[in-house]
Amino acid sequence: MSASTAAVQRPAEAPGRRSVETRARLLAAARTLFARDGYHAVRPQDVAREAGVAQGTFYQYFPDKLACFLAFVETVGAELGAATDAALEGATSFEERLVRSVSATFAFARTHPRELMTAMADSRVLVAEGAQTLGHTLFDRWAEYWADILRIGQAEGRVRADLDLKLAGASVLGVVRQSSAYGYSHGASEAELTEHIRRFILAAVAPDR
Amino acid sequence: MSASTAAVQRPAEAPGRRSVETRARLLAAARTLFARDGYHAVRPQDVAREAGVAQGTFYQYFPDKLACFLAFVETVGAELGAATDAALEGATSFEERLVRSVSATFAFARTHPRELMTAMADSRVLVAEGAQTLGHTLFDRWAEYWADILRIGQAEGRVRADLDLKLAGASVLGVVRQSSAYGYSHGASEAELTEHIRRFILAAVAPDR
Amino acid sequence: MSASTAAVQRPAEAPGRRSVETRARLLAAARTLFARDGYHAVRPQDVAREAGVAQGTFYQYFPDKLACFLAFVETVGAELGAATDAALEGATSFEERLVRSVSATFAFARTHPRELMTAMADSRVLVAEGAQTLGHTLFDRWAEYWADILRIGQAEGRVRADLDLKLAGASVLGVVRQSSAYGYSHGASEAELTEHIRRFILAAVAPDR
Amino acid sequence: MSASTAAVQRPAEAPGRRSVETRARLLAAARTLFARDGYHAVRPQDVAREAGVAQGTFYQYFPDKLACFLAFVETVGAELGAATDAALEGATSFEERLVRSVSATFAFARTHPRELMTAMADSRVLVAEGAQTLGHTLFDRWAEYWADILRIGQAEGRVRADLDLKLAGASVLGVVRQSSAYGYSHGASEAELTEHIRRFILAAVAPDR
DNA sequence: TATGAATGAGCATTCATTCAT
DNA sequence: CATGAATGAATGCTCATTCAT
Repeated sequence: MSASTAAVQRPAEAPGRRSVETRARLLAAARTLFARDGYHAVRPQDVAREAGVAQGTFYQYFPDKLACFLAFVETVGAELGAATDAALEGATSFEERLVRSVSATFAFARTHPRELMTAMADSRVLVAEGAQTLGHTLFDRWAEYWADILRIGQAEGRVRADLDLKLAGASVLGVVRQSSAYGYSHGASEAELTEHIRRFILAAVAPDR
Repeated sequence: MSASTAAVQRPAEAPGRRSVETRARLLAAARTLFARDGYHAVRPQDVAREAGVAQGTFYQYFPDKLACFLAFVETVGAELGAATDAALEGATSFEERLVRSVSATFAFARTHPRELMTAMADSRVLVAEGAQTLGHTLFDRWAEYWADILRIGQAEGRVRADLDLKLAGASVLGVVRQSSAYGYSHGASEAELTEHIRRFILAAVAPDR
Repeated sequence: MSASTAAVQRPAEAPGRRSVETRARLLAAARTLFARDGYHAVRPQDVAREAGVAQGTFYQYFPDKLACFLAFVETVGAELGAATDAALEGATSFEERLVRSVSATFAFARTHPRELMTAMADSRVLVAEGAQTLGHTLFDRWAEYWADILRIGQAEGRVRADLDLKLAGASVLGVVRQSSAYGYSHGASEAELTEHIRRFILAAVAPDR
Repeated sequence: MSASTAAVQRPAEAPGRRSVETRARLLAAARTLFARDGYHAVRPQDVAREAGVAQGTFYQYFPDKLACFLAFVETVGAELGAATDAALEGATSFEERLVRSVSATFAFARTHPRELMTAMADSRVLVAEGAQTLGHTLFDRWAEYWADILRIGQAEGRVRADLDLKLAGASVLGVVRQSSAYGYSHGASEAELTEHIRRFILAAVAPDR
């Protein structure tokens, strides 16, 4: 009898109105804490408290701590992707796309300090803990992004035709990542870094002569 | 001990010179285990057992687990350095030095699978745990190494004069690191990788025209 | 954890109001065990088992072993205070108050063998371990108690006017404590002890002539 | 063959000349450390280092840590006894002996800060650990000392004839101990304390009228 | 769906003591 | 007699996870 009552047509109420918000709060909390303290220094309990919910609630939204961390990585990856994609709008040359992508990355790193680093560094560690799933995906996706940019450049004749786009995409990512890490910790300015990367990459992929 | 008592000054025990051998056994064990399982999955106890000594003995040679890990990182760094330095002997051109260094790195990675990755990836994580000291030193040292090679190339006129050597050293490291990571996990051969890197770097740093 | 991470601020967890009962069980267990075996011979684990809860539960109610011991000391102190205060009700003279207080102390010691001794003796030891807070408070409070009794006696003209009440309070405590310790271990009866103390103190503090 | 050589008559050499000195060094080290840090915070190893000998040597002079601590207590007790006995030389009245004994005790406490406290407080704790042997001996001996002084006072007619000397000895000890502890931690001067104790005890044991 | 008390295997570390040299 | 490396049982404490309400 109550079954029929339960079925009374409510406007379908999207999966737990409250739920959605709670999950968002948990994820935001996870982001704050993982970025600040790193994977191992954060307990599900801490995330719950930061989100203003009880310990048990955490497990209603994530099967375990690792899943929560992976969701954090996913979020960061998606945001970075959106930021760099947005940066490309209206760019008309390979060089412009290159410079804008690098700038967008720097902007993201400036706005979300440590998030990128944590998401990238710690996901490596977790491979050992059974997280093959998402493991290097962040890098792969990012390398792919650069490969795409190079592909367009190739079509425009700014990138040599025989370049292995996937490997080159990874190489560009490597340059951006490592030189900015180096630059930051040794006090180089964003402008210097961007200029360095621009010339370095442009030359590396340019068609002969 | 309760944190409060931690401050009681205990004059550092002289590091037991006698059994250089035990220390070596411990370090070798640590190397095996850290490389295979990662920092957090290895317990001091495991290192001791692997080395064939008692648990307490571990603490006669390392003040704590972190110190042991850092010693492992140091060892790997030193060996890699020795291997790449050795590779340069008798090389006569910038290109040769470049190719040989990359090959030596690949050879090292082949012989010591996972050691390099673990030493580099986990040392990042540990910064959060109070290991500022040695933290990124491995990268810095390695970037320095590439900067040196570029410096010689500059003298030979194979590297453009206005290149920022330190940033470029980091960039080369980034290319080597990231494209080999990508290459390995996507099944590229060492020869392909080496060739890709050779052309990529050579072009990136070449003097204009 | 490595001492270095200890500083990471973890907002104090609200002390789990709900199970006042569990805390009581833990405290009762602690009392039994500390009194019987002394601070160092009791492990948090033992307290938990005696209370019928898991090891981890102990740490939901006390931040560490020392805090639990201090709570035990506090409890014993409060109970002794209540017992001696109660003994004074209806007493009409200094002498009566003196005798009743001594008797109440003996009664407490008889009913709670070793608790008083442990609380007093071990709290000394713990000062070295960072427990300055509650350290000698038990003695101070008790000396204060005696000072109060002497003060009333002074008002009644049974205690000489120029007596330093605080020092004298401590002295009375010393007499009670030491002579009862001596008496017990050498087989004196409570009656003998009480009588000895009565005369000794009465004479010590009496106005001249 | 070498046996006969070994037997060559050396002048009997009193039990290890070196020994005696090493034992003294260990004991002095133990004294310093136990007094400063307390029984549980001192490791045999620490004593050995402080004494300038190897860890193993410690066990050539003491069967275990407890024995070493007990030897420390014994030493302190003996020295205090010697100091107070010496203070009595040439004293001609009960009052003089009382005052001099108290002063000597204070002097000792001043010269050897914390030794007395540690020896007394920690020996209590150790009873639980199987040290019934020496346990309260320090107190008993000291109470005895005061009983002796009272006995002479009795012969001189300055102490009432029906006083139980042993209990009274303990009582005096209690007064001295507790009021000086109180006095010290509340900033009373030695002179004040001595004067307080003098009057308090004199009155307590005086013959009626 | 939310709660938060309860759990207990697990961890890094210590330290009194032994023993081969 | 002296050494100091080696020992390993024991300790205080943590934290990811569960579950009755």
